[in-house]
Amino acid sequence: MGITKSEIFTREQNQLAALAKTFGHPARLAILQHLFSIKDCVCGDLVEEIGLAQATISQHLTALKNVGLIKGSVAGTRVCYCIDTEKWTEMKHTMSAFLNQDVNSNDCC
Amino acid sequence: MGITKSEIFTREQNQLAALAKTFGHPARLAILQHLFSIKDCVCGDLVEEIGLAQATISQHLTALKNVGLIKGSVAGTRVCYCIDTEKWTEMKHTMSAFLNQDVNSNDCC
DNA sequence: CATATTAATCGTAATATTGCAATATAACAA
DNA sequence: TTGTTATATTGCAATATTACGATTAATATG
Repeated sequence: MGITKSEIFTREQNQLAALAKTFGHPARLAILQHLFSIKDCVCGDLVEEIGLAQATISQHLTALKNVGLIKGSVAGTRVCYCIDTEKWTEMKHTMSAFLNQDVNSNDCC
Repeated sequence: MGITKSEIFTREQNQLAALAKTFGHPARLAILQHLFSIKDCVCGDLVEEIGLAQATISQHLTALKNVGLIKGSVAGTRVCYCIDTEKWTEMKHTMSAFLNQDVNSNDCC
């Protein structure tokens, strides 16, 4: 079907999955890494930097904006995008909590 | 297209994206959490626990196995699945490295 | 052996995602 | 105003994902 049965999972599970899904594309990782590496950033830079069409980059930026990881402010004809540090930190904690689940005494296989 | 242009990204970006993608579905998160919460585990338990069809759970288990996060061993007519602790730890470090990128002095928006 | 149990695989339908060309929109410049 | 630049949106084609019923394969059990 391609449709996820979200209703049978907890809100936490759905939220974490949505977040992870956003990281689940190399272009979006590349965008985030580029945003980390410089201070001032606009969409145009990313098109050159990454090598996908402008429309495609714009779509990925929208996806990142939808989960709140980046924010953009209009600056003339350009839009300045950058990491939303507050959201990033929050997300980092959520992810860490999941990743740091106790792993010991689980090796039954 | 639905096809990712993997060739324009680094191996690291593609690998991290593949890993994140695996976390990007609530059923797979639920499976992992269940595997953490108990010691002995078989596919059948998960079908009841999660509420998706057996074939669907089996598919998600395969996805998790493909990125190496879980391993399974045959035990009679059953298959015992559990977290691959070594891979989990390795993955945790990879993810952490990405999540802990320096975020300061980046608030231009 | 015959039958039951368990999980993997196959086939398929429905939906989602990726990517791009074309177009729209918005702000600036002359 | 007209043209230019930068980004967003639309529409579409190709591919991927999700989910499940049916089937298969493998092992147990009677």
